Amino acid sequence: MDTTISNPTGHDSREGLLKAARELIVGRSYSAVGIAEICAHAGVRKGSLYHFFPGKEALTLAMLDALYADFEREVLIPGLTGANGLHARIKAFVHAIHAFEASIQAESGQLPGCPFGNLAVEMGTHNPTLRQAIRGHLDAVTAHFRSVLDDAVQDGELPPHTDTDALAEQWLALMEGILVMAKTDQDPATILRLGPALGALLNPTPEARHEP
Amino acid sequence: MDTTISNPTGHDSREGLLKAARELIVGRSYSAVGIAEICAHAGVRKGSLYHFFPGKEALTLAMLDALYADFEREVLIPGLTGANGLHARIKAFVHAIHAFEASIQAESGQLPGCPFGNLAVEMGTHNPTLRQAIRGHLDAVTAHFRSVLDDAVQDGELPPHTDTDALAEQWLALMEGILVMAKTDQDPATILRLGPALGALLNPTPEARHEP
DNA sequence: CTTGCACTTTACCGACCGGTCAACTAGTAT
DNA sequence: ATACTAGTTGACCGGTCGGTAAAGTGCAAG
Repeated sequence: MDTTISNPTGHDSREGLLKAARELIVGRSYSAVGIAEICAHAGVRKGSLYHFFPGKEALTLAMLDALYADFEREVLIPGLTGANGLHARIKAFVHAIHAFEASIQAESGQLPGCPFGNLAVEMGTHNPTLRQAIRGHLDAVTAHFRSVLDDAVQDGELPPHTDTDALAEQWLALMEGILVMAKTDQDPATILRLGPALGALLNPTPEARHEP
Repeated sequence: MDTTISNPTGHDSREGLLKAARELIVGRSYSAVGIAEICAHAGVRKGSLYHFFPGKEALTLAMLDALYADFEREVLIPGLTGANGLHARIKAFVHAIHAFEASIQAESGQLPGCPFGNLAVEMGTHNPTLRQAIRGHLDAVTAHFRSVLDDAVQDGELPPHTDTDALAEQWLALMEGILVMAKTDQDPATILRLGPALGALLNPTPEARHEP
């Protein structure tokens, strides 16, 4: 009857593999983590992995889907919609990202940066499948950003002619860059120090008097 | 007598290895390129590599030093000091980066993003030596940014109380993020589209009236 | 001519990579 | 009881990884 709970012998292995892949790949990188290590960490033999997934790439793809879903539910939505007012939301979001990174660092010893950006950088030039999947997740993040910006336009916090599409894309780029720097420093404080720059991107350009 | 030209049988191999390592690692990634491939591309046998370098990591370190020197001379300095006026310099710099990335894409088929940021992301969590070397190069870039911003303060283009240290760091983060996005898109146009955000970071904050 | 040295060459190492396979186990339905 | 099947297991594959070692090459100084 119930479809989600019954695991006679069941899909424990599948979920364990996804969890292990997430912890290991997010904590290090795609190519630094092998199939054998993922299986060992999940307490599963290698053959079982290939029963549930065609291979390492497919496992990673599924892991990224689940990771994005969790990230959206636990960080993106609470961080971006919990507070009232644009600047309060920015502040809350930055702190949510900071907490996310710091917690992973606390339990794995490594500050990972953005898992999606990391994979995009690592595999972007030689694995189109992975690259495009990640591009999709990043687009979803951008959509959340734009939604927050559109709300702010609606509430009069931003001028009505604001190009929220462009601003959301700039936010994503800056956020990715902040996480690259935080990872390079291995220091979550970098996120708090650079986070306010998200707000600075919203400031109006005083004039545009250089060459026409 | 002359120390730089004479290569009886000489250091051709060493320079060839550095060049091959640069082209291959920048075009793909550290772990995606093997010693064997670097040697083959340089037309050198594997043993010779280990005569000049203790190993892959040391070769990569030396390659990054040379790469940064070239980048500073060919992109950073001309891009940041060629024009007059802050906004013209930003524009010139963005175009210089765009040209740099587009040219690599033209000859290797791949838009690489920032070679330093890429390595920092790939190795940041499990190779402290590489990570700190890269951190040094990125600091050098930040110093160039701050110099440009200090010039602008001197010329009255920015308010005298401007925190050029913080702004330079934000510029670097945004630039890294822009290059992550460009790499994810594999499209140099992303650089031109997002580049103007560097200028937006300079705009004055109208007021600061949220919670004290 | 001989020695020494910088450099090259080749063969080789153990470890690990992602992936395959056939045999096996256990729960389910008939 | 039997047959089916989802899931598991462990042995195994060829290939590649970074790195090593020893022999060989050619040049230059003594």
